[in-house]
Amino acid sequence: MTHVLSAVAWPYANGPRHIGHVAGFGVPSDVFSRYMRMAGHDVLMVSGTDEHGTPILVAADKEGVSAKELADKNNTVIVTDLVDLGLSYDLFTRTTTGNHYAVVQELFRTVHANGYMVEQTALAAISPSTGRTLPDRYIEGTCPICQYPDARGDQCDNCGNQLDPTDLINPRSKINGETPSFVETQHFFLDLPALAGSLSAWLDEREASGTWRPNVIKFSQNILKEIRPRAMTRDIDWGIPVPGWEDQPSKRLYVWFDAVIGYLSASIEWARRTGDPERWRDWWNDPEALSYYFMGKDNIVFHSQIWPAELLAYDGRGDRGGEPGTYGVLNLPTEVVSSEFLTMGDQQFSSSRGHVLYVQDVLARYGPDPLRYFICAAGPETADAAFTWAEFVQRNNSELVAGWGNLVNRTATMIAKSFGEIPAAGALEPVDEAVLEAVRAGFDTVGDLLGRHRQRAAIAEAMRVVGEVNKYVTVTEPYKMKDESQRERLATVLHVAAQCVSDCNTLLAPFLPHAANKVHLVLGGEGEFMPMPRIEQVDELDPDNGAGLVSYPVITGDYSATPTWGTRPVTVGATVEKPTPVFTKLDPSVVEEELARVG
RNA sequence: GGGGCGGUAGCUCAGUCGGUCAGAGCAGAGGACUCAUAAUCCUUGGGUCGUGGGUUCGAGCCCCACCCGCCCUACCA
Repeated sequence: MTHVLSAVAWPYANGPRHIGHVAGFGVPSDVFSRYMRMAGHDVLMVSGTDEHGTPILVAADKEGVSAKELADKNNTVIVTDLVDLGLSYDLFTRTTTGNHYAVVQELFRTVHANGYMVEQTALAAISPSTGRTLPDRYIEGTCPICQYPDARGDQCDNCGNQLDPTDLINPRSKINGETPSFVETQHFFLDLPALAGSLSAWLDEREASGTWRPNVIKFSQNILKEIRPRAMTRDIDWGIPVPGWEDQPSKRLYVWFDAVIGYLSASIEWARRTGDPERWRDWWNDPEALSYYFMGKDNIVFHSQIWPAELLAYDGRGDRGGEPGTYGVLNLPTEVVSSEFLTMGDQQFSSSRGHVLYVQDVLARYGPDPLRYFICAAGPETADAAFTWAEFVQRNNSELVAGWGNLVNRTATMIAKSFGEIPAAGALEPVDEAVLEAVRAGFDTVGDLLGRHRQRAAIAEAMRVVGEVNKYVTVTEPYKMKDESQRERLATVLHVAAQCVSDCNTLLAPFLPHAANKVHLVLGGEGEFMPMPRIEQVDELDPDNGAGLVSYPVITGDYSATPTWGTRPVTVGATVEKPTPVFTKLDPSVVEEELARVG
């Protein structure tokens, strides 16, 4: 047994999640975590909502509410989205807790004490009316190259050139139109060049492991070439106060010295809530522990460079040396598991243009497992992938319904009609032995693929095994055994079929946990087969040190009853009734309906 | 501009170290069967593996150039 940290990207609390988000970090991390638990590992899966930063502040201003109020609202929405998908977090919390503030500040102090946080003056665009930092993308003006009047501060959408906000002619704030002032401002910079050597060594070692996706490791190494110090503070009043700068409330920590630390702070919060506040160390201090970080590709730089740099700086493992703080030497990521992007049709999702599919809407209409299935089977694992309703319906109908669902249904129906319970098997014939062996072999092949984050191949392999069992039922023809003399053979075949369905259900459980629970009941099982997450309203642990939370909803769960990865004998005598279908066939007309809905 | 990824059967995609690698699923065609949500099972796939060169006894798989598409380019998270 190994301690395995599943560190899942923190969704930004600026609105509900669309299916591209959960395809990138949500479903893959859950499938992996569920499998690793089944394989006997001690998994800690953590995440939360990322609630600081300019975009939330701007959106809150626009809605006439405080940033905290907006964050509260969106936190609740996102928590609901994720729990409804069945994502089995041990703790899904948020960045506005007192615990998180304290952990972030501890990291800052130690990184600073170790010499990796240096003060520098930077030229920043400030909104004169609010005093807040105006990020480059919130500044518009005329492009100095092509004269396009609505160029953004970071890039001109017309000619594609990269710009600096100070280059713009007649710059203006995208938020309120005022002219930004470019002022000298003091900030703390993370001295990434002093950590580059250690980062490079770590990446080389990781590359040698051969486990990272090629594009992720190559991209990570490439961006190391142009590494330079990065500001870790901002002129903004919505964020975590900067230790040492308590007298400057308009300076706060940058979101990326905030959100990524959530992996650690959430682990600590989880431990505190279990009553064993030091328990998180099993995942962070033990060099044998493994950690997997799940995200979309736009986050690679933060997880393969900034976060490990922060950890190395905290540990005192950069060029300037240093000593770890109270948390001890912290583990760097074992693997950065980055997905590509899910597109809708041939375009990227865009909430602002209405080209979007929200998780809650898809779940309300089709339930969680058809969406989980699509993401696992056709998601953006190593390349951008397109979501289309036609493919969604086709995969649901021909693979989930006609393939797996039908196998469950035909098996259970025959057992119900002939015996009403799972019959005991007589002597096994070669055909019986063969199918049982084919299914058992699936635990090795599917498990190996899952351990290597090859979920598309893994679920395809599981479905191939399902096909073997459908073939078995067709070839043995139990539905023709109506004579009393064939009674024992019928019992044997149906017993074997039930055993195979049970094992296939286990194989598919990491992908389709909701369906797994239904199939478990169909075969006469009791209770919950795959444990499910729940929302729990918890009290703020450190009311004096956060953003003013009193209580908040978290996702958590007890996954200790997770079934083990492998075959388990079906219970002879368990009652089997004629089942209601596990999956719902979709009429092809939903394709038209959904396309009309999007417009 | 720089960097990365991809272009394989109508559609979606597999192809790890170059030598049964020209494949799978879906769609289509034919057949079998009826337990099952008309589901299942069997048979059926000659596509210049983006284009043009090159290396090699031999290349989707290596090298070069080019065409097309997508992504990243770091103070939006």
